[in-house]
Amino acid sequence: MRILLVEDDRGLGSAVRDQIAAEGHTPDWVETLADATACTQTISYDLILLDLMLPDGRGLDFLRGLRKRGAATPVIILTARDRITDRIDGLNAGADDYLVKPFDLAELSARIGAVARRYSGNPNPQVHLADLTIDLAARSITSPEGPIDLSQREWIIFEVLLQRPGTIVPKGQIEERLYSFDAEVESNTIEVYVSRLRKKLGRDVIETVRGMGYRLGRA
Amino acid sequence: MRILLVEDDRGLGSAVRDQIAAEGHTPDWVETLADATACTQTISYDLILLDLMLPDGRGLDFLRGLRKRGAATPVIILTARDRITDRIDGLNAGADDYLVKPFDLAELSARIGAVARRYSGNPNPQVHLADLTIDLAARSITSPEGPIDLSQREWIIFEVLLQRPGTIVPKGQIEERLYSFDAEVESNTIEVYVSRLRKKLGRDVIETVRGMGYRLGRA
DNA sequence: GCCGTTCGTTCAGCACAGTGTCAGGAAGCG
DNA sequence: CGCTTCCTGACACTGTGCTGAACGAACGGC
Repeated sequence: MRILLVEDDRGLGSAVRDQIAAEGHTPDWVETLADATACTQTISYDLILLDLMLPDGRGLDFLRGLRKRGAATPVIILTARDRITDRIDGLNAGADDYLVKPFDLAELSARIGAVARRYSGNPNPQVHLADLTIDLAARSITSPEGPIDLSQREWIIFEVLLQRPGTIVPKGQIEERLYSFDAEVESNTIEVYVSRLRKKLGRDVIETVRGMGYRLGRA
Repeated sequence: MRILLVEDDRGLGSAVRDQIAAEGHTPDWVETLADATACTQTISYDLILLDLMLPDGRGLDFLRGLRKRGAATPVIILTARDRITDRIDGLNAGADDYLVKPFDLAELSARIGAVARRYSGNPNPQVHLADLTIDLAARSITSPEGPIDLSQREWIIFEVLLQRPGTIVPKGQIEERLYSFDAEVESNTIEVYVSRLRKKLGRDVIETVRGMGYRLGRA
């Protein structure tokens, strides 16, 4: 996989780059948003690792620009522990995942592996579920009645479930993905989203397992 | 994942246990090294969270014993901020990681998630029992007639029995697991659940051993 | 700038599966 | 046969989850 690493800390940058290379992927390491923009305009990446604190601008703007131009490249955000709002904003801006600095290199490998698995091989991996056709990379879903649009959060939830179809996914794990690890107040946000997802995707695509979580189309 | 929590502080213990459960894992919480030893001898855990200051001995000795017996179970040490040497000794004794008390539950989730991800590559282990196929991770049971759904409590009881198939499990142990210690109301709840389980799983999957407890399908 | 739209979130009321209790009956054991 | 232990159907209660509505914030078009 071709991976773009945007990170201005020399020590961390080189460590991550080496790790990526050791995993058999191809890293491009840049230290500024300007360089990152240049790279993304000429090369198509399979994954972008994006630090949010950079010398020449806010990483979030870069991410938004990327998404606005229609790029579906998976983006993993690298962020400091105390910048919680950044993380949430990141997810809103279209990030796929995040890593809290300082992170374990093993952790990084795991996330990269997850992305690799998700988009493995073919350029347009398609998944079929019930009567839906899902294109992970393009984030598009097609039903017999036509295409279905999901909002940012809706997609995240759907994707979490999609990673382990047939398995019960506890609410806690979904929250974790939506809001990072920080303690959450009692809220039924997830239920609301599931409700909306069901309305869009079909009543029986997502199954409730009372007291445990949700499950996607039983294998 | 099955996780053993060794912690004698009631407040912290219950908080951690609840957090683990919310993540969809299965916690066993004990307060002494004696209990911990007993647990590890009968059950195979995916992760152990170990407090080092315990009433009946040093946690480090427990850890060393574990490693000496060849157990490769990942161990995360819980330690107070000022006991730095403990941490170092812990890592030397074979711990995989440590958490400094007081720690954030979010932090804990992250570490557990890291371990979980390490295990998640391989397909879910499946257990066969009579004509049932059980997927622990997915919490799903399949019979020749189709999938079987269990409620929260039903699953807990089934899981307890499943830990030691062929062995007699006393009612007390099941109660303990259902109601975390504070149990002991004269009630036939467990009998009711066993009855329900039998109705769902098949009449002769769970065997009654009069006066002692229950036993799962003798092999 | 202003307005319409979309999205995320909270709230409140409703529905119902899950839980526990009980009582009458069955089954094991001396 | 009598006593204990266990089974199981019925029932009431409760908490969990569902969903329509409403509101603020962010965004985009004009």
